[in-house]
Amino acid sequence: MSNLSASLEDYLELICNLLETSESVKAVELARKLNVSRASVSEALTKLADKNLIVYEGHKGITITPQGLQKAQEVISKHKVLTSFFENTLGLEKSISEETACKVEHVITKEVFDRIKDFQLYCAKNDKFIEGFKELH
Amino acid sequence: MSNLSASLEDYLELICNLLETSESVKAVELARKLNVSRASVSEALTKLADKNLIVYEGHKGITITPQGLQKAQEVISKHKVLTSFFENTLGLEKSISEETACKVEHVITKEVFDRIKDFQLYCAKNDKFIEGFKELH
DNA sequence: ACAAAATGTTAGGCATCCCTTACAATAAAA
DNA sequence: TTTTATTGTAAGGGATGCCTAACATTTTGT
Repeated sequence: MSNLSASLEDYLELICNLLETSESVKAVELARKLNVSRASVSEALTKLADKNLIVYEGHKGITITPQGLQKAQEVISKHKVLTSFFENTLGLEKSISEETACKVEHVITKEVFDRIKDFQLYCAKNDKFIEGFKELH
Repeated sequence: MSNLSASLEDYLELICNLLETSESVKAVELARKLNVSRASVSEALTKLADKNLIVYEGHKGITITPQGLQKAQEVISKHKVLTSFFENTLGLEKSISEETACKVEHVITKEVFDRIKDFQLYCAKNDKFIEGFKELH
């Protein structure tokens, strides 16, 4: 399993998120949400299909494979924890927290991610500490 | 001022760090430390010189301009704060903290950086909180 | 001074990721 | 069903960042 580029991780993450609410995902939808051309989406989907992370059959829509789902969930999990860290712990704006998480999620290892997750839990149990920090802003 | 790519930021950061201890920096040194070819370094230095961040005169070595210094210091500052956060707050290994900081420093804005810095300060003043967290590992 | 070693540059390639334009296939509406 | 709108694909290009190989320059050692 070659590692995915940040870009392909983004595609996979979005596909997985969209599949939660709708039956099938269309390539144009990805183009719109990621602000890239349909052509770029087509390329990216071909690559993801080559790696057996999705099944892509043109107009029929996109399906995620078990391996794809696993990989996607890893990324999504990183995304959620990081967003929560930036927003709830550091007290940054939601949109900024989202944006930052989007970028950071591609550059940290599982070990670092796990530590941040633990830290989040620890902070949640000690809310006075975080309250004190937020008051400074 | 066009923004620098992560790669060019790394070059500039390293140049600035090396200039602290030695009079002049040679391109080969950069190649060794960054694990890239001399050719790649040559390209990168040309780009940094085009942007007036360094003065580059081949064998004579590399000099940093005031603008280059400012930019370099921003990056170095991010690097230090992030490394400290991963190491001292999250309690991760030094080498892992370094590696992670190297990647994260290129993807966070000044606003996020400032907040992390504040958080670091706040944590330093409340060392029992961090002690408690580190005991979990 | 001159050969050898170190250092720097150029040229040509490869991979990634994005673009636009033009064309093809499918789905929806009249 | 036939037109129209939507969606997908292919071809060709640009930018970045890396490589190797070959060549040029500078420095060093004898």
